[in-house]
Amino acid sequence: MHETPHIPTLDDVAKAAGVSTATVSRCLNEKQKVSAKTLAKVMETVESLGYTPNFNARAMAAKQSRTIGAIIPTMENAIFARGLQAFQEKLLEKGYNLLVSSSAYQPKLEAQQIRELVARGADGLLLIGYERDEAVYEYLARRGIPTVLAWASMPGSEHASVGFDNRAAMRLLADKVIEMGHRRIAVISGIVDGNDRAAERLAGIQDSWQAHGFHLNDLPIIQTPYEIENGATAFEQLVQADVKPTVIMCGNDVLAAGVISKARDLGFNVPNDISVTGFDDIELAKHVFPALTTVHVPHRQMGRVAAESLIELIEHRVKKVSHQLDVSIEMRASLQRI
Amino acid sequence: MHETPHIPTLDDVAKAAGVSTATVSRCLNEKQKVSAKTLAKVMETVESLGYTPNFNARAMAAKQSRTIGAIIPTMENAIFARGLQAFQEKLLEKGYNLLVSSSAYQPKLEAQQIRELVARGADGLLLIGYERDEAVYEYLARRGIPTVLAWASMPGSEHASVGFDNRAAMRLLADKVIEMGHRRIAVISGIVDGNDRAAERLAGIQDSWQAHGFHLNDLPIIQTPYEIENGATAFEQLVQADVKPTVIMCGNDVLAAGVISKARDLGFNVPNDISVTGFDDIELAKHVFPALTTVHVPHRQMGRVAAESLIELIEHRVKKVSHQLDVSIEMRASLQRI
DNA sequence: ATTGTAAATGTAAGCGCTTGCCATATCCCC
DNA sequence: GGGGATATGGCAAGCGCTTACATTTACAAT
Repeated sequence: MHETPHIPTLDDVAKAAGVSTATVSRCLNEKQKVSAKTLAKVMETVESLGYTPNFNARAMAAKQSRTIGAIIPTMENAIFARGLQAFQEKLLEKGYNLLVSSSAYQPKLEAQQIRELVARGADGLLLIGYERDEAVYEYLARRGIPTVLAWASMPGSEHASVGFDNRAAMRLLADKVIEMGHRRIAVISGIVDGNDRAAERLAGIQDSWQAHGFHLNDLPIIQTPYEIENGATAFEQLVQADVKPTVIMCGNDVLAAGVISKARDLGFNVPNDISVTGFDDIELAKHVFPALTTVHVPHRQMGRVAAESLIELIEHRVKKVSHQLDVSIEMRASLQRI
Repeated sequence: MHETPHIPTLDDVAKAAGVSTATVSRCLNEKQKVSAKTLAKVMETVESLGYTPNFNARAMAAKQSRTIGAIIPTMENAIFARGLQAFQEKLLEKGYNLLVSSSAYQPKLEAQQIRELVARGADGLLLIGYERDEAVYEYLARRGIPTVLAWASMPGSEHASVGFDNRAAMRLLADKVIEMGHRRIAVISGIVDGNDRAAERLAGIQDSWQAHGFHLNDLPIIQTPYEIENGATAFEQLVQADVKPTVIMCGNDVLAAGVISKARDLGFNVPNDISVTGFDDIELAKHVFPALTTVHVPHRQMGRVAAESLIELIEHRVKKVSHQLDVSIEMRASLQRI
């Protein structure tokens, strides 16, 4: 498209300003070490030459990139959007940049992307959940890459984390459901294999179910990837059972939205004929009809705290941090007393 | 957290394998230039040392990063998710990596992120829409960075683009709406300032409106950022007017979802009392109730074609590419004949 | 054997920046 | 005005890799 038309470098700026490259570098990075006069002169030439520092060269020489990497399971739905947004805002505020990849819920891909981000010189990493191959953690430890795990919490774990107790939260919701008279619960869970959050949420329902004296065999469960369409499909299957459930508890709001949509198509009145619950409290939750009873997760807070913790780890080499945030049950119209 | 425990470099591998760094580099990048025996030996040491190439060093020495950058206005909703996903898939297939930033619909931020990505050594860029400061295009041209603009199309423009005609598409939908008997249309548009897609969509409605002999003064318009909540709020305002609209045409599906939700809260029956239309055909569109009449955009195709075009630009230094994709009107229950 | 050619490998010069260390300027006080 | 403390600025050595060019090796043909 173009014959690369010389791109200005530090050297060019130095020559043009009549100083050494060291001085230009200082003007860019440690202004206080430079006299006001020199600074002004240098900045002016930087401006006039349209100079932009080469990031790779900088990262290489400084052995730090002020970049942190995040790998989330998916960008296709809003689950992680708000939290990540807050994470990024806090990062920018502290002078860091964010690099995001999505692993499509595939551990192999995630491992690969971790290496990729590390190879790119990420100073730290944000990962979702804790369930991954031990080799990955070893790799991270060997390279000395500070890492924070979010969206889950592992009391007693050796890893830094910022999250909440998925299991306890879902159990709380299930308790509520049973309290409201429901005795025929069906579950649409995310795929639990390789996804600790999904697994824990499911376990939370099971905890409650058993604690109330019911048998696990009487708790129908469908596992399916977190997509709105899958919620719809799973619902269709569940209501074909001999014993119709009175409530569908979903692994997250996206599945629940699919359920509500399909239920209406099939002529069910939610919540009169059947109740539905979700998890996450994404924005959509209060805009579906009927509004979704769900577990409210403090996404923005989680993002902010994760950013602060990670920076702490990077800059002060703190041993470890662990924050468990509180969640709450958001009662809305989709869940009704039976 | 750790005393950085020596990270293996190319040199380490070379020494351990008893060859030169050049040979190791060749084993990693141009296998065919190396004898099978050497290759095997080197790869083995790479493996045993757990060596990962340093990306920054590589990009610097090779003057190319096999990375391409994309800046989208927002990650908070699903508008760009599917297209970007397809874009990335095609990129990976061709051996490129993707770096994504979001500009929050702020031109200043976008300009900054463009510089950031270029500084990081991006070989090419994907940008959304065409409306941006001329200085940005000049910068890109000066650095010789191949760039593809997507989600919009500019016949006759000098820039490479892959998109569709927002204006014509929306006009088509508006024609349909008017054909169905609607004479009192209200519009909830995205913020048109700095957003050519939003501006063109709005213009499309206005085109149709005037072509049918109506006066622009009789077309109420609210501009608001693309958020579900904002659609709800805007709707509330619009129905307070003396002359109630019979249809609300929204700048995208997210706004429309907010409208549908709020309409129900206020006791309106959609579409009997009032019709609603969207734009984009995101997954949600067919899962709200009633299902949304909208403009179907071939997001995945757009992503794929954009990736191919960009790579073409980068590798073959083709002069320019421009693809205009077809969109279609997706008629669903939210729009009713009056 | 000798030579020619191509394939395989090595040598070393950067890529654009940061930073430890050293050399000046600058300034203040006596 | 001299001595020393301190603020500035320069020098040059890398950071880990690629690659043009030089050198060596392998092998076939003479």
